[in-house]
Amino acid sequence: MRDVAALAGVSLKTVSRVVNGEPGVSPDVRDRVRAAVGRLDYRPNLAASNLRRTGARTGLVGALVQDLSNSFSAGLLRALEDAARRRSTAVLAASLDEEAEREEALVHDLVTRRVDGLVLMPASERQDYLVAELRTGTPAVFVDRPPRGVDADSVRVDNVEGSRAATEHLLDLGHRRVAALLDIETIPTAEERRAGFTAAFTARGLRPDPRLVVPNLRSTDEATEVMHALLALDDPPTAVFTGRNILSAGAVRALAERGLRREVALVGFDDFPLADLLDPPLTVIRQDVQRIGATVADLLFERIDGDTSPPRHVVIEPTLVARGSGEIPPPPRTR
Amino acid sequence: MRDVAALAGVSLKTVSRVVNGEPGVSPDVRDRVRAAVGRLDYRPNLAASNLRRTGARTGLVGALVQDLSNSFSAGLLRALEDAARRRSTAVLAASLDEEAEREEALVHDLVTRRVDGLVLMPASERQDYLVAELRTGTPAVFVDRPPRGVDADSVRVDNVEGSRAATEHLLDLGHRRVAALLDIETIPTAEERRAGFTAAFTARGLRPDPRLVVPNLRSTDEATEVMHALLALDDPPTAVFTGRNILSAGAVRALAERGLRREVALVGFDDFPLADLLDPPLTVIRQDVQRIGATVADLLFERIDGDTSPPRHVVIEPTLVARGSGEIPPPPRTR
DNA sequence: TTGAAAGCGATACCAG
DNA sequence: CTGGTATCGCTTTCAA
Repeated sequence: MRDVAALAGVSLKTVSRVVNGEPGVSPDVRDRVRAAVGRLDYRPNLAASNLRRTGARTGLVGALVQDLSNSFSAGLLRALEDAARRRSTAVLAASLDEEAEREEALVHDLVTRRVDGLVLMPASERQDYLVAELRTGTPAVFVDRPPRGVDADSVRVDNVEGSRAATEHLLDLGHRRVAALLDIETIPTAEERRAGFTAAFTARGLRPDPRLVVPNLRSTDEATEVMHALLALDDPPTAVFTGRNILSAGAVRALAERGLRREVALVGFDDFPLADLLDPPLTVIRQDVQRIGATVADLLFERIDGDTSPPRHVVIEPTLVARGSGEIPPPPRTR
Repeated sequence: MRDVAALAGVSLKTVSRVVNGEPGVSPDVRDRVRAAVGRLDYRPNLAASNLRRTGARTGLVGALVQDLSNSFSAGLLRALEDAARRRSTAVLAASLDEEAEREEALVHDLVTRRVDGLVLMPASERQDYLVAELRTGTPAVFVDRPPRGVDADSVRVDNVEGSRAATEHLLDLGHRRVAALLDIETIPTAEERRAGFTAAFTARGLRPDPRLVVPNLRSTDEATEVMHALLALDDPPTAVFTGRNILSAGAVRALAERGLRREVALVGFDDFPLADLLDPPLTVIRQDVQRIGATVADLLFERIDGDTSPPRHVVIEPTLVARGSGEIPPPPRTR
């Protein structure tokens, strides 16, 4: 900047004015400065300018999600990005892979970078450490999972209702031997989905077979394996509820490998691309990622703009999308 | 930081030493400083520290991709992120949606933010504007598409070979009426894929029916619509080559809606999740996203570390993954 | 309309 | 082992 000022024959302050489009600079001088900027490839240093600027913002928000390559995380990020762009804000994104230590380290890093706000799909069970971080004034919005040990805004779907609806859908068709493939138990979302599954049975005075309820599945491959084992039972399930998109894929694969896709009913939590092109098309509980992301962004930017009202917890209702796989009736001879 | 120094009864420089883990501080003093940091919720300002630090890096790289929510872009980003994490570097990600102006604005913004490096899946046809930006010293690596008007590293797959292989695969089965659904013509990748398609015909002394070659498709829905139109012809295609994952989805949908999934052969460029679970499973030309992303990261970080050798252009060979949809033979009566 | 000087939060360099 | 002082690149404040 000093070089630019020298080349244009003006003071630093004048260059600053031109660069920031401030008024009070004669056209003549402005053009000289612009020319110098071009000649020297000068780029203002945003960090340095923010240093002195009062009430400065970095125009940066951090988003810590489960896995950037998963369609749910990716869709969320995309919705956040769209909202951020309207505010000339950039998004720093990272995957946590359900590792709590990584979460804590990344949050600390982002706060140190002075991001204007934080979107968090937490991997940790509790976020007490966040209290100190947020005291620095960085607002945070939780998504998909509720905050624990810290008070902050959150946006998520009603997992209990969603999985209850999925399960009732299967029970209504007459299924009784319904399996459930679920995510890691420490994730609140997984627990809620399990609760909804059980609640559907209870409401009818029934009880799920505990052997058919398998939690702690971390990958598509694990789900495939478990599904195979369940189907090999003497008294195999006639229907399955899968608690997450990657687990649905695993279940479909096992069914396909056994030629049972049209025999065993399947309802999955969370929609994903092409689910409607499977054969039979997959019946799912859909979370409106677009809407969730937009709501997260709304909350976050309101906080960034200074809103200090008590934390809000938005719950979005998921919807059952019946496409075929969930409408397969139980075989006649089964009870 | 001043407050911390005061509370701990030491100088600024000592606080700096403790915060940065520099040697030469007595344990006693260090503990006092740490305590003060905790009491005051002090967080060092990374921007400010980088300002003075010599050869400072922001520990930030920018990634401008086509669409964060598309599996190819998302997978690429994930691979980049993994490499970046090993270098304690964060990733600023944004979608370009094939808008050249957005690309230029974002690049400028990222340079102003002093990112250490740039990954670019360009939306623009030429990137002459980059010459000035890169003169500031920020290295850039192109991915999926080659640089034009600027000299920079690039990583991409051999699109001509990939689509030639896909097309030959279909011709070998005896198909002659092969349709091609392609992306926007201004994208080099799309042009190369079209060239490969044509080359496969030419190599056999054949010529594709121009009416069956449809470029400039922007979405899954457009692909579905076009596919329907092609299938409604008097002399419909017996096989289809789709030039991009979202177009494959559109073609599959149209075939499904007409009950022709097992009648018309389909090979798609670019694999995607669950392609193997479709019925029939989708035959694709797979680009190894993981490897592409890792290669991009390697090149970028070498540049960041000061490598000034001439730009390198890495071409990765895609592979044909035969799963079923591409192995459907033409109907007997067809020629 | 323009500029000089002070200061943002931190590190570099050199003394003590 | 510890501290003072200049300085990073830019904005703010105030004066000309």
